[in-house]
Amino acid sequence: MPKSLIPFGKAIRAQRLELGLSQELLAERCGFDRTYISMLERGTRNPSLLNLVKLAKGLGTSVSQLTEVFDGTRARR
Amino acid sequence: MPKSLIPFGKAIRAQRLELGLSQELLAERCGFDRTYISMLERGTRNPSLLNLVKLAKGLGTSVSQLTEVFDGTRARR
DNA sequence: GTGACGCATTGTCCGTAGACGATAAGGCAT
DNA sequence: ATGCCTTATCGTCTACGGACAATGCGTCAC
Repeated sequence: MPKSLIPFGKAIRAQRLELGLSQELLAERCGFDRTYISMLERGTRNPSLLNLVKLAKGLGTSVSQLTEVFDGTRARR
Repeated sequence: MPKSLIPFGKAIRAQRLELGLSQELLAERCGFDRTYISMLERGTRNPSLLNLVKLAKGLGTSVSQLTEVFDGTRARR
């Protein structure tokens, strides 16, 4: 569980709180389980591309904006 | 195997060809198997976020640029 | 012809993504 | 104190991601 996912999770949480949503509400907006959102925000899950799309939609943003956290970040070698 | 992955695969292929790389070369630059690149370009695989990071690195681009294909695209409902 | 490329495609394998249920614990009211 | 809301965390289960070896096909060059 590489820690590169942790700043990503924090970004998700920040976006969610900015919308005033609970994890559960966000989960149903995305079609996810609430525990899955919890894991994403803590960086313990490595989501698939299609789930990133759903997540971005649920957060009212774009995939490329969600993944901005990784730009300039060297991939794990 | 939703077809939303197909334009994404085409974008990968376009990026790879622009660099003059073979699937095999790109694969080893990313630490992937060659068949995996083949599947990605044909849209038959749904890559994880961490693999997107590796892929972007191998293609010399950013994750958010790779995922631009999905921007403005309504997620599957 | 027989090589060497590049790519597609299949099948098998293992690990994990992701759904779901349950439990626990925090805060914040009343 | 008793609720309710939110989150974390655990265990189990199935489905799929991703590695790897193998096969086939087309296209070049020799």
